[in-house]
Amino acid sequence: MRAADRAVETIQHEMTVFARRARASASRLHPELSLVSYTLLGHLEERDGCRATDLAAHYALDKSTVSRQVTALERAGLVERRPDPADHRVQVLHLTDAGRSILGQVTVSRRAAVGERLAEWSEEDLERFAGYLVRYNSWSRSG
Amino acid sequence: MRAADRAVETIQHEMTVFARRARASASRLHPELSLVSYTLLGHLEERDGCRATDLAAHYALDKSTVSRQVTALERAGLVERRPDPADHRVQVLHLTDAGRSILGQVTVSRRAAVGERLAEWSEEDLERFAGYLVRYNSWSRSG
DNA sequence: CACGATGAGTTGTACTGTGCAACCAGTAGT
DNA sequence: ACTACTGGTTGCACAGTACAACTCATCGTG
Repeated sequence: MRAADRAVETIQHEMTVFARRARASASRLHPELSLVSYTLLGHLEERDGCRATDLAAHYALDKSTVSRQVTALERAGLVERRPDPADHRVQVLHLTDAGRSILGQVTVSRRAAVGERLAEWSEEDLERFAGYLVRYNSWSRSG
Repeated sequence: MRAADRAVETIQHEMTVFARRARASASRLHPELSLVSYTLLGHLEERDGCRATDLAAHYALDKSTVSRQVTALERAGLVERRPDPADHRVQVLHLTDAGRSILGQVTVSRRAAVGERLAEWSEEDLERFAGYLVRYNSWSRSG
């Protein structure tokens, strides 16, 4: 398992480089929406509403952190909390129209930036890369 | 460019998920060495010494941030600054033995964690994934 | 050679994101 | 009803970060 070991090393190193750069590029690209806010909004859109606890679990964040982020997003008018009739402890988080709108803009500009970076890639490579990333990240969900 | 577009979307999303989890797992895995410290030490080992400015550029960090990180690492005895005889503004950063040692330990534990996550992957997939990551991250260096 | 421009690094300051612990409120099991 | 659990908030402390202003060394040009 020599070559595989080297590959594992490279993967963790490159993932880390990426992580280091992600925030910087986010604040360059969309100073109005921090990386973490963008991520949370994106999750809300994708799932069409979810609980703060789910966000915390999915992104390995403390519930207090999510609570504060959500508070900020709500103050900014980007999300709204709806009480869950089935469980009065729970607030289901939903994007507002404003939230959906700003998320859309940011997504477009991000897609442009990422797309530029990936412009020379073949469709096959793109899909394979995407597949690998999903597979890597889904590990903690499956086991 | 429909499928490719979706792939780009997935790539940026999954990269972001990863970035969000990286710090959390780092502090779980090696509380004695923060993710950023680990990354910087790794870079020093790889390059066998470099300037603070290079670190800042490579990781998209402000030079003041790097300066403070390096100060902390030096206080901890993990790196040393060597004056550059050719340019007296420059300090070349080098790992100390202690730095190399702790980096080695952390690398082992990280490799174990990442390796566990990648255990089921074929060698071919690992290498292809690693290659994609390198290709993705090297974009800013080439263009 | 002197002077202005540039580059490496440090320090002051302020802010964001984060986790932990303590807490409150609602739910579920016995 | 009592207890255990779960979703969420708040108090607190701290790490990482950026920006701006600074010092000191280097390099080019008149």
